[in-house]
Amino acid sequence: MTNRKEVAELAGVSEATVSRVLNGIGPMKESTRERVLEAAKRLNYELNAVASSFARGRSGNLGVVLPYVPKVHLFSTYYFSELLSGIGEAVRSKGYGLLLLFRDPTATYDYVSLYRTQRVDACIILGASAIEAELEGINRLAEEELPFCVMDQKFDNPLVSIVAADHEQGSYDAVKHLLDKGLRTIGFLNGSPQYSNSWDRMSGYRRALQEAGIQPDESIMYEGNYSRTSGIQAAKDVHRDLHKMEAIFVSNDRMAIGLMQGLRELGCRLPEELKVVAYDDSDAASLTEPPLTTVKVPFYEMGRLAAERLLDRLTDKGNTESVINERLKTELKVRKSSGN
Amino acid sequence: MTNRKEVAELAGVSEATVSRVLNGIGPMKESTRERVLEAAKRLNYELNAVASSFARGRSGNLGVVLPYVPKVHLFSTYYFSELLSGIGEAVRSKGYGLLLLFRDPTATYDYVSLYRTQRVDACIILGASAIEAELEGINRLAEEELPFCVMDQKFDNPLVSIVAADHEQGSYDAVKHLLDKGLRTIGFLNGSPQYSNSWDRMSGYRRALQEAGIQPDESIMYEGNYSRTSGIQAAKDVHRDLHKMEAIFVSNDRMAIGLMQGLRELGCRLPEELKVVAYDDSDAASLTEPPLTTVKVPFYEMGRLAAERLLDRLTDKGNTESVINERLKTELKVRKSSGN
DNA sequence: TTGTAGGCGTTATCAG
DNA sequence: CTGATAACGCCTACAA
Repeated sequence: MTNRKEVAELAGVSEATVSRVLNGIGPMKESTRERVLEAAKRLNYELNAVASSFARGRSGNLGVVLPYVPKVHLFSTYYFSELLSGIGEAVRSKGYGLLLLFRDPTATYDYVSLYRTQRVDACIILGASAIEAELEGINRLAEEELPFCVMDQKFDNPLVSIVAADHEQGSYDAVKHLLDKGLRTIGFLNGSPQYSNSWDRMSGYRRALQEAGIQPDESIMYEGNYSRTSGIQAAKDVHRDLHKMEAIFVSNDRMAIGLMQGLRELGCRLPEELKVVAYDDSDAASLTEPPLTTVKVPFYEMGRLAAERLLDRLTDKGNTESVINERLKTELKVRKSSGN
Repeated sequence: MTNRKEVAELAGVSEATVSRVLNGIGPMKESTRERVLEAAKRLNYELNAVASSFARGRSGNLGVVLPYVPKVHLFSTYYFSELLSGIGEAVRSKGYGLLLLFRDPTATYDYVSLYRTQRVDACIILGASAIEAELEGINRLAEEELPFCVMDQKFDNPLVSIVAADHEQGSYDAVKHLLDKGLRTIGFLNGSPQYSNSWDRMSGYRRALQEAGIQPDESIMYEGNYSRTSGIQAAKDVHRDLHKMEAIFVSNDRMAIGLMQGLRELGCRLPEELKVVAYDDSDAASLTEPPLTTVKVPFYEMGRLAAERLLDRLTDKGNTESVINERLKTELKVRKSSGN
């Protein structure tokens, strides 16, 4: 592999000059610039990224931590591909690399080590939950003031950077939509409590009901784990309680899809017998029968925002506010499942 | 950041010994090993990956090239998340990093440069097509004998490593399934011709028909671009030709979903008026009404296989066969859309 | 089994 | 504007 020295020789300049030209640093005579570029092209030379990283003391990579693979199915793949696309866009436009890090299920992930080993300069944590090990890992990151950002999950620690969607409001909107149609008894199938945004959804649900002067009825609140299977399982209970509710709010599309599937198998006609509002607006939302009324979440934007902020911080451009705390708006997409 | 020197001092050994212990290389006295490990832990020391890479002359990363983002939607996100999960598994188990590379739509991607800049030691190319620029880029890789692998797309060049699924056979099976039900007039909605596997599907379709003594009827062959929208668009033509066919084979689930949606809007009852067999077995396949009979493709396995082979080759373990050429089996999943 | 020392290709600082 | 030159942290013969 040809290196800087050879280019320098061919161009008849010093190695330092080659570096300057290729990095576009400092003033230089146009003629030497051209000579160097010419030589580089002739020799098929390009900067060695590893050597640069080493010299600079930075990897030039943004890490994206993904939950343990099998669990990916708990989230929609839609969620990840949108987030990743957004992150990818930011990363590319800023000339960084995107390192994918799959959480090791066995070892409690030591986030700090990613930085110590210098594999990443910053990282975004997807699918974080509120379990102890996770909390610890993330608090450590905050303590050491490392550049990182958690996606869509709240933490008490004010030093933890977060980009999230406003699920409290999103859920409020969803339930309000049903209330506005004159429906009064509205059930709720929520996802796993280890995610803070499940709690947010619950708050939004309650707020909407209370504002309408309706006392929330615990007997029509159910819990799944965001998987389709858990939606199918919930169908039995929901079917049993069908006389108690006219509609149900479900915390994500996948569960809603499972629920509808299960209900239909139990002979329930949708949306006639039960109106459904779901959450995410994934690709599948418009495929179901009836198509899902659902809350659209700007995953792509969230990914891009988190990455941009993080990378800007590295470049010291936006060094002003070091902790990121963004809450993006959701949007209700009305389709047939809510009875339109 | 603490470095090797400090650990060496604390442990009372040379720096070389520290390296040996941490890399588990060469024979060493158990006592010194322990002393070093102890010191490393005390100082919170971990190997600097960038420095290691630099010294070794390898990045330690496997690159995965993705098509330009907006186009991702042409493939199912299912496809990518499965492939990535498989690749991720292999990469993790072999201690490599996974660098995600989004194709730049503007620049013709210069794959070789990824290696020259030493960003990756090997790479897997997803969503490659048969356009000129792509061909050139890939042939260059082959010429330079760089370790890479193209996913699911054929190339004439025998030096190009490929992991694919046997779509000829998969398509044959799909059509055979319909023939076995006594159906004789079977249409075909294929995807974009710039992907070799579209041609494979066509071959399988024709072979099945010919084996059954049926003359393929060009007037019921349609072309979309693997997107749902293109399926919806095809619905008009298919509906017009409905009297000519009892069934249709569609090259992927997304188009099939669009097609069914479009047909239904035109008043067509499924599967009564038209049997459908699709391709991919994505998550959505079982969500549609009726659920899709479809050909399952082992994307996860394909990803894992490609990555493993590539990384083994780097480690010189399987240096025997340098060109990878694997063709994995597909499997027909029978559901209601084909009229069962 | 362990220590010594050269080298990897840049970056960045200082002179000139 | 350009050239020397010391880091950077680790790997790996080679020696002992």
